[in-house]
Amino acid sequence: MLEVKTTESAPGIPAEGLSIAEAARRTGVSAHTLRYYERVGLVVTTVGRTAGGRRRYHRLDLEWIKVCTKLRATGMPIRTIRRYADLVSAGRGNEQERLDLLESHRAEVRARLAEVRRNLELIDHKIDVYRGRLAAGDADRLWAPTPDPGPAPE
Amino acid sequence: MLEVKTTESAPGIPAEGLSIAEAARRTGVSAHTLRYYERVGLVVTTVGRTAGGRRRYHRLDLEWIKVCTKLRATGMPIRTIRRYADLVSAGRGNEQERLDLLESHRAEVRARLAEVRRNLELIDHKIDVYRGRLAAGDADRLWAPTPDPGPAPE
DNA sequence: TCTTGACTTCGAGCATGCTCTAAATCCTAG
DNA sequence: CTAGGATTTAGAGCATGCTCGAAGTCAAGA
Repeated sequence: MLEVKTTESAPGIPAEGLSIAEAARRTGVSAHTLRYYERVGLVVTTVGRTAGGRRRYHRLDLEWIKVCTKLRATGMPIRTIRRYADLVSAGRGNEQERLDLLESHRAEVRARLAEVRRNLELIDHKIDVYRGRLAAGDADRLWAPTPDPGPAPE
Repeated sequence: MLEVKTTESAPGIPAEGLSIAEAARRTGVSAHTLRYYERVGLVVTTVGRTAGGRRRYHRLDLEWIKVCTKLRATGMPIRTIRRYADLVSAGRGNEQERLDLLESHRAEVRARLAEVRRNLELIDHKIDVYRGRLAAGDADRLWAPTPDPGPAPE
């Protein structure tokens, strides 16, 4: 007991690394997309290769890819992630730029969130109206063009 | 005073309707996109035409287009808006379907919002870390691959 | 009337982000 | 050793949502 598995470097990652299929499973992106991310310069780590040329993913590779997917999930375009990746691989000296990039993205995301929330209110309102009118049984009048300057129908 | 402008039907909409350029300005979508929306079946109202074939937008047209832009702004795909538009133009009898569509979309939007918020936390964290390290002057160690099972670098 | 400039339709083109195919190679179980 | 599945590359293809171009029509002022 209390034995240290020397063949593993992390939660189940063997020392020789993971196949692309395993990496895909663990990161939640397809193998196709993993290769694509690498091709377009998103991957800042140097993914290892077997003698035969197959990719071998290690902990840092997976970590970085997860960062990418989170950035993507907040809507950061590939091109911007690449810029960030370029800054990161350029190494020390551009930390302010990285920070600027992240802060500017955060501002955009927050703005988008706010906008979506605002527009969601319309949907909430329409749902309320439909529910109310369905319950009241007079759903017929919904969006049947009304005379003129009157209030818009729902 | 207190004169009623009989040539206008709403906040500045003349009785003969607005040109596509004006409609574009007021709805915030380009004239190209207005035509596109019409082409793909998003527009439930029948936009009027002049004798010469030019579109004339009236209040309800603009209202509906604004509804479309709000649905788009929450990420509803064109195809779904079209389905909604079809339900609306089909008239009475499908209110439950419209409600279902809206509720299902709302659920998706809420889920997306939650996910974005979650992923935004990573960005917040990275920003904090960069700020802290920049302030501390040891920014050099950011994302320089660390030995091994240790904590991921930022 | 003539000249602009706005508008029309139809269809092509474009940006984004994957997603898939083909043909070759690798690797592992039997 | 061999069969068969996984992986490789380069490049094509696809879905979405616009966006633009061409060629022709319309309309309003000089």
